[in-house]
Amino acid sequence: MTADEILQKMAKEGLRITEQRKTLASLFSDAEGYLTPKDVYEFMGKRYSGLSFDTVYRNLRLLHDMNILEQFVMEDGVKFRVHCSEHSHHHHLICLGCERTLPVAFCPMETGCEVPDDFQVVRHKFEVYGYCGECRSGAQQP
Amino acid sequence: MTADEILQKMAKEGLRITEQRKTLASLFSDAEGYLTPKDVYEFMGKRYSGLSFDTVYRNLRLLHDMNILEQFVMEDGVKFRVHCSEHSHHHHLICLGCERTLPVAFCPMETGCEVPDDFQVVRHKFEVYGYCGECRSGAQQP
DNA sequence: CTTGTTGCAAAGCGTTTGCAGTAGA
DNA sequence: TCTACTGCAAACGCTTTGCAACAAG
Repeated sequence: MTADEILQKMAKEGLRITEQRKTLASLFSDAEGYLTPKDVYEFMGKRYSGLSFDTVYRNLRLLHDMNILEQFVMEDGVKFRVHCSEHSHHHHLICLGCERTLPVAFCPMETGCEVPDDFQVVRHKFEVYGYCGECRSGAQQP
Repeated sequence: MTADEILQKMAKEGLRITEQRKTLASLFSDAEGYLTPKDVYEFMGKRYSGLSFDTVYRNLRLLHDMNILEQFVMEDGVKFRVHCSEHSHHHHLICLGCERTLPVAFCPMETGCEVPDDFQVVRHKFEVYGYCGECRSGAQQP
């Protein structure tokens, strides 16, 4: 999802395209991993000296409500990223070094996971954590 | 894990067995699902009028550090439960109604999930959410 | 011009800390 | 007795709110 696509979607909803939102849109469309509100605040703060945290939160919530951003609750806090563009159901490999994600088509629910008859499955979560090739060759691995 | 086992483990570490900790131990050993700090505070508050939240947090952290309690970061907050007694690697079905968990032996990592050669897997998470038989027959389902 | 957006300040919530009194071993 | 534990109060970090000034359409 490009920055322009995000902005168009916002404009279509009657939202105003401010300078800040332009920066926010391109930040997320360029981001390869997850961003915390703090990440966003620090990045945006470089350009907007008077930036306040509440505006960051307001815009993050807005984009999340508009289904543009996905929100994850991780152990070290809340993180955001643009919704996966892939249409088919899939899961992710998540790099512990750079937090980039790689899609995996494999889904455990389609491959033999047996649940008791009386358990009604609503949703499931399958995530693999580790280090991507780039982080393994570099020195980022803890 | 029984309340006594928890208390013995604490005593062995040189910790003191207070009335509050006795209650806490039996609360967790009897609990079928996850408990939030607030749950614990409210339950314990019934017996100890002057109870304070910080003591609840201190004891939860203590039991977590001692590897007696497991801590989960869920979307609606942090929750605790006693560590699974099962020895073998397994995953869980989690009931959205009563939050009880059912173990499943199936593990996606042992059943054909293919990851790129250069991705080094460290850990994984597989959880199935839904409604257990009891909650389906009752009226607890939203 | 009209209404959405922003920054500020303040409050909210969940969690942690320092301290002095209390109670377990 | 001695030291760990507790409650109190206060502080903390993250997030949300009300309000008045501002800027996009």
